[in-house]
Amino acid sequence: MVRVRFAPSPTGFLHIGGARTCLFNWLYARHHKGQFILRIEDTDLERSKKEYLDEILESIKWLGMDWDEIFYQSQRFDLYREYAKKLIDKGKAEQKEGAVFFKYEFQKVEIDDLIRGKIVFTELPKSEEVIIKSDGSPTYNFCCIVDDALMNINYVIRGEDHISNTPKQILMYKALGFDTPQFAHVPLILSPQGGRMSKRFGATSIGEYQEQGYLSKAMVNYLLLLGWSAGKNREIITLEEAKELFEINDVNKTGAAFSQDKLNWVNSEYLKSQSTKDLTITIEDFLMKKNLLPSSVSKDYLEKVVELFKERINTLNDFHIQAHAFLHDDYEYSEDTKPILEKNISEQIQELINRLSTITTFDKETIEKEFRATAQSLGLKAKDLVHPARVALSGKRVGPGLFETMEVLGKERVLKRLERLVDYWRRTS
RNA sequence: GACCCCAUCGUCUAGCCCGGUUUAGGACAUCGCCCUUUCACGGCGACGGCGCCGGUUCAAAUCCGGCUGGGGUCGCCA
Repeated sequence: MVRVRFAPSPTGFLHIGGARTCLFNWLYARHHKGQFILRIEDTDLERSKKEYLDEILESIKWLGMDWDEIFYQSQRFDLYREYAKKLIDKGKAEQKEGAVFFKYEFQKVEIDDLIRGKIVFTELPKSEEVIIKSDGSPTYNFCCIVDDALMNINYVIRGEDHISNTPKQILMYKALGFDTPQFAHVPLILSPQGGRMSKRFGATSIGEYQEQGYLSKAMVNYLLLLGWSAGKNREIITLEEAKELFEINDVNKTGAAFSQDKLNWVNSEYLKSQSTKDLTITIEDFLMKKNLLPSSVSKDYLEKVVELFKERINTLNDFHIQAHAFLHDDYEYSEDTKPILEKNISEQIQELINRLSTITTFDKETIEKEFRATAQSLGLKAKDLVHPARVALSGKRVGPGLFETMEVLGKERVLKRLERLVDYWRRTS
């Protein structure tokens, strides 16, 4: 029975790298019908925070993963001390300066890594390692191996930053008479520039991506693409499908640079693949949670707006930004509309208002017909009327097709907004 | 500095294990064309890569070695 674990430390939020390690562990367990254990490494009482723990758990769930067991190292201190005592009794550790040190002799250590093959350490930098700190709390390397052994973890899948911890851990397993698990060190995720992930690189916590309006399925899909490939040139793949295909030895050895562009693309793919009805629910939830949805907006109306924008947004937040004028009446003319606003065609727009107000069926076909007829009678090209009209209706230079926009906005609002532009010209000229 | 890991388009990758089937495939980004009332979507196309040097071999992106480059670790943090 495969038993793997993900061992986050609640001293910070779940970030991209951790999420991906968690994902690979979960996938491996589920693929092999094994068990996935969560172990909270909260031995640093000072820095561990409940707030972080909650968000880590929340993020894991949000990404669609579940766990079979959960342990907290802070509740197991007696156990670690007991095993430290065993090492002392065996003469493999000693107490000094108030702490307990595991002592080991220089020897060759080999790791048979599932992803990298054989890794050989011919020397180690030290000959002792603190296992119980002078305040009585255990150190990471020690509880890690005691727990992995006691929890019957047989596959340790973790970031490659742990490779150099592995030899001393193996020495500890042996000293305690434990079997060593199989190791698989997954590559690190690099910053977009290829270097180390840093605080400077914006939103790195999973929660922040959720906040920005990335879909959990897209997030998982993108994370999957970093260091693993489903083959057959597949880019879009669900957790469920990945569960069938995932094998730990298919994971790459090379570090992968994070790409916001590709994440955006994956997210837009998921946005587009959702039915408008479902996407409307998603967007409604998103906006409500952020208190960005005016109560005047009905579900039916929102659905029509979503239909207009679903192909042109990358994130849910994009919807909020781009569709602003569809949800609120207090919009501004954006900076880039200046060139259009400079050409005062208030008389022509007034004529457009007059003619549109005669339409009884305010649907896009009828609107287009009347609109084009108006343009022609004014001796204007359609687009010379379209652009100012779009600015009038949405405050923006770009957006969905004008006639669809008008239909969704409705006659009353359209006329009011066109008049607003005419007023604007009267005031500024 | 010591130890360790890694090395295919700008980025993510397929191919590498089991050398010839590869004019090295796909995706993102970029650029161009088409569609078009704008943007986006979509369609078509372009650009662009096996880090370098040796070796093994009839044949190397694929095997071996070195170099270079990038990354990680050297905490009574995890």
